[in-house]
Amino acid sequence: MAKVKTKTAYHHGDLRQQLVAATRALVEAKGPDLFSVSEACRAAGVSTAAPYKHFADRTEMLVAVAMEGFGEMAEASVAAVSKHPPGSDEAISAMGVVYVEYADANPGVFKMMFAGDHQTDDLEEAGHGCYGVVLHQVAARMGKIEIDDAVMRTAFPLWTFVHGLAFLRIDGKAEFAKVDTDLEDLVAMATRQLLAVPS
Amino acid sequence: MAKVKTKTAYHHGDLRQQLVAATRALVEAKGPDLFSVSEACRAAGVSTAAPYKHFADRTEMLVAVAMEGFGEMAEASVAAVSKHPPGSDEAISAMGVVYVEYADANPGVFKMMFAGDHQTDDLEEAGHGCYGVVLHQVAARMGKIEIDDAVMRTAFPLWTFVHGLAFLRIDGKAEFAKVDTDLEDLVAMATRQLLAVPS
DNA sequence: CTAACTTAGTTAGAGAGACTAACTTTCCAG
DNA sequence: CTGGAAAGTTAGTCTCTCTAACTAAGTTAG
Repeated sequence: MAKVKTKTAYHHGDLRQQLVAATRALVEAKGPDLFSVSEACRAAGVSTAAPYKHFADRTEMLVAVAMEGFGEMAEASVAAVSKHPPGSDEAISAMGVVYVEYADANPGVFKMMFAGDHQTDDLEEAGHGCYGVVLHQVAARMGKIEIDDAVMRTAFPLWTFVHGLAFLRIDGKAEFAKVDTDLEDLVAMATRQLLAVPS
Repeated sequence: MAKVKTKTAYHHGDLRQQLVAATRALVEAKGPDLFSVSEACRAAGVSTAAPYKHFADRTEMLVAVAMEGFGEMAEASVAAVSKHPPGSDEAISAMGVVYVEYADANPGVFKMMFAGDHQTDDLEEAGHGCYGVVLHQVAARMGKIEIDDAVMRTAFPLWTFVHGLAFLRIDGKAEFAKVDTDLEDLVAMATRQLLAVPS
């Protein structure tokens, strides 16, 4: 019988996935830089050399977590968009809210996703996929099928805004700025303003 | 003679400052997480135990660099503002440009400044000082002296925007989004839109 | 069913880094 | 000139990443 290609459990369980889960838990618990391979091994109950049968190095473990993150965020974005008319302000706002809420709920993973260090082609592609959802909605709003330069120029400030908001909140700067505005209101307002045609 | 409290050079030169400089250079060269105390020591030509006479630990060395950063950014902001009428769109935009340009020129330091890990009271205060310049300008624009809630609510989206822009550029996501708009134009546009009174 | 191969784990250890303890040198005050 | 504090040093501990060499378990061919 041909191997099912996905997760075949050889000796123990699916160690790779267990390690990714342990890594993720640690990254959330203590931040990406304080994560250690050794500790993930202890959590998974294997020797410290075991991960190297599944990952080239420490970085690759973190990348695996970031990949998971992009998958989840893309999924959540699609779900959020589907509740509103394509290309509507509501659809676009909803994606922004998802973005920030994802960061709030998974600060460690979110930071990894955009860390800039350890960039992989896979990671870049996953990011591309995620941003694609946004570009698609903005194009729809502009009555276009193709994603051209105008779409890019319109979408980018939106991304910029929610990205900044996500980071400021993660790093505790939002409270510091004493802004208690409701997240949805804030994003909706910024979306409307940034999408406004310059007068 | 009473000690001058600032930098008295005992044995060798002012090792503390030399270490901060070495740390900064390394942080810029290889990123904050890959920075090592040992390497800073080699750069400064001292033993690996020497830093611990000046800093409690590795983190404190990084914090010192971040403090420098806040000082420089505050200074640059003030300089930029002074070229325009107080509270004008130009003054506010100019600060945004300074923010992003500082991040471009000092990505490692910038990341440290907002890392969220190793937060100190000193660091928070320095950040406060920096943001104060912005709040002051926004208050002026709104014809106010006091920095009240309305000022905060107006200023925060601006910060959010430039913060996001800074991070996206640092992490190479701006090119990825294929946006080649001139930085000043982009910031000026966003400033105008985000300052617009919601209709 | 078993021999040969592959996969996934093990232990042991090298090399680097953070930090500590105990010692030494230098500077300064009285 | 002498005692004490400041600022270095060496040596050593502990932890971490990653490698090498070995072993056990599962897979496949004959």
